[in-house]
Amino acid sequence: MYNQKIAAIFYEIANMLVLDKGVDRKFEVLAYRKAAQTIESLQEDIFDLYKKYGIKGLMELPGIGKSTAAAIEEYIETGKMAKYEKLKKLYPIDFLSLTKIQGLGAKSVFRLYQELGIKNVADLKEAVGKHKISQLDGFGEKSEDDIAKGIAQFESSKGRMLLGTALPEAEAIVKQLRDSGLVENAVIGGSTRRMKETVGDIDILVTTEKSKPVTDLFTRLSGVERIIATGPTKTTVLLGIGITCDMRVVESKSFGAALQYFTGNKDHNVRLREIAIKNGCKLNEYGLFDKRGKSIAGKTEEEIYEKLGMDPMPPEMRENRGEIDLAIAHKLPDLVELEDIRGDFHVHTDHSDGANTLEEMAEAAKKLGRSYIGISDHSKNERIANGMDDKKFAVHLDQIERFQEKVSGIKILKGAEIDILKDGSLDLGNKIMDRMDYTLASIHTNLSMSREEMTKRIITAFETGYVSVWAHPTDRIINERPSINVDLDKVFESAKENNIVMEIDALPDRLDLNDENIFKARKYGLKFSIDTDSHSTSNFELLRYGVGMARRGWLTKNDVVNTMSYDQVMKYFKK
DNA sequence: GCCGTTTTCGGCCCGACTGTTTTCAGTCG
Repeated sequence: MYNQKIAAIFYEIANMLVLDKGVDRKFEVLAYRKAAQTIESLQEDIFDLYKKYGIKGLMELPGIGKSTAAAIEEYIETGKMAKYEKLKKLYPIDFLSLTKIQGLGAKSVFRLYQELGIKNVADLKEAVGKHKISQLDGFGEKSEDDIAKGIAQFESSKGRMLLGTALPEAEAIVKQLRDSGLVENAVIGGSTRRMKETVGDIDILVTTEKSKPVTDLFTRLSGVERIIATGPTKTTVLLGIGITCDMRVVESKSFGAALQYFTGNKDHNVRLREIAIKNGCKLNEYGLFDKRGKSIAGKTEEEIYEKLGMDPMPPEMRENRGEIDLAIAHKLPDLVELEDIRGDFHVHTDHSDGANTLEEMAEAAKKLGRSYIGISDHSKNERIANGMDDKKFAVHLDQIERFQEKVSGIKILKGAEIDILKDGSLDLGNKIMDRMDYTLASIHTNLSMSREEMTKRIITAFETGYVSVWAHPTDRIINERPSINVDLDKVFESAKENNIVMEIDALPDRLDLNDENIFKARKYGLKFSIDTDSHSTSNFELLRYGVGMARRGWLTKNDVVNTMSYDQVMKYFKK
C-alpha cells in the first residue's frame, strides 16, 4: 500500500514548510496536513485509485488538488517526490517520530537539530541522558523532564486504542466524577462518543461551580499516571492504560456548545463554524454568538444546530461525510438503535470454540432481552476452534432441536459459521445445511490470496445458494491484521443478486464491516445483521459496538435484519 | 495549497495551557 507512505511524506513536507522563514506558509502547511489525513484514512489503495481514474480521480478526494495530485502521481510513477527530496536535504530530520513526542512540534525539533544535531528519537534520548537540552536557551529543566517522559510514552505506545478498551475506561471516569457530588454534569465527548473504532484520547466534559476541587479529584483518579497540563478550564492527564484524557470544565449555559465542540470531529466543526460565519455569527465552545457578541444558543447541542438552520444529528454521523447537507435539507436518516436489535445470528457454544453451553448462552441472551439467537458453531476446517464435520453437526442440530422444544422466553435458530474454502466451496455438505434455518459463511484461512482470486472465491461461495450471511467480511483485526484484498464492489453486487446479508461483527477488535464499507454496501441496497460473535455469555454485551458502527454507516432499522421479529426473520431466511 | 449556493481570488475555526519569559510563541485539540 502506498497510502501510509504518501501520507507520511505529506506530513513531513508540512513539518518542513513550518520552518520556512520569510513568507507565512501557514495555510500551505494546513493543506499538506489535510491531504495527508485524507490519504491516511482512505480505505482503498491509492495506487488502485490512480490506476483506475488517474490524476482526476485523485483530485476528487477532499483536500487533494492539482499540486498534491501531481505529487502523488510522481511518487507512484518514479518512487520519488522532488519537492520532498529537496526539503529533506535542508532538513535531514525524522520529524514524523520526533513530533509524536508530547510537547514537541516542528519548530522545537528543528532547534534541537540546529543546536545539538538531533535527527531522531535515539539522538534525542541520548541528549536527554546527558542533560544537554536543559542548557539550551528557551528550554529548561521542566522541558527536558517532559521530553524524557514523552520519549517513554512514545516507546510504549501502540497507536490508537480500541473503542472497546477506551469506552469502559471513560465510563468509569465519568462515574467517579458524578459520584463525587461535585459536578452537575459529566459526559463523554470526542471520538469515543462518536463510537469511532479506535480512539486517540478520551475527552470528558464537566459542568460545575467547583472547578478547582473537580480538577483536583480528576488528577487524582486511580487510573491517572501523570498530569500533562492543568488549568481552570482544561486539564490533560496520561492514563495508565496508555492514552491521554482531557477534562474540560464549562458553565452550564455553555454545556451544549462545549459538548458539540468537543464531540467533533474537526472537519464537521469547521463546517459548522463556516456556516455560522456566513450567517454573521460566531461559534465556539462557549456558544453561538450574533454580530454584537450576544449569545443566541449554547445550553444544548440541539439549539446550536437548530439556530444554524439544520436538524440536530447523532454523534456517530458527525464526520463531515454529507450529514450537514442532509440536516439542512431535513433529510437525516432515523438511525438504528441498540433497543431495536431483537436477536443475534453469530453465537458460539462449547460444541466448537465457545466457553459456555447452549443453555447458558440462551439464558444470558434472554436476560439481556434478546428474543432469539442463532447458534453458529464452526465447521470442520476450523480445527483449532474445534470445528465440526457433517456427522457431528447432525448430533449438534439434534441437540438444538431438543432444546428448542423445552426452552421458553427465547427462540433458537439452527445455523453454523461455515468456512469458505480456498476454491470458494463451503465446508459442509448440502444435506446438513438443508437442516439449518440460516448459515453464516466466512473466511478463516488462506487470507493472503490475490485480489482476483479472493474476489472469485467469495462470489463462488455466494453462488452456491447456501449462504445467508457473510460473516466478518473483510477479516481485519484492528491494529493486528489488514483486511483481505478483495474487490468489494464486485462482491457487493453478487451479494445483492444472491440476497446475502452483510454482517457487522461487533467484537471490538473486528468491527467488520466497518463504517466506510457499510456506507458502500448500503449503496448496493444490501441488508445487514449486527452480531456479537459471542464466544461466552459476557460477549453479548458487546452489541453496542456493532450498533455504533452501524450508526456510523447511517443504517436505519429497516436496513438491519435482526431488528425483525423471530417469525419475520425465519420467513426472510427461507426466501 | 485548497476551494467555491456570497468568491477562479481571497479567504482559510478558534481557544487553552505551558515554559520561559516579561508578553508570547509553540503546541495541542
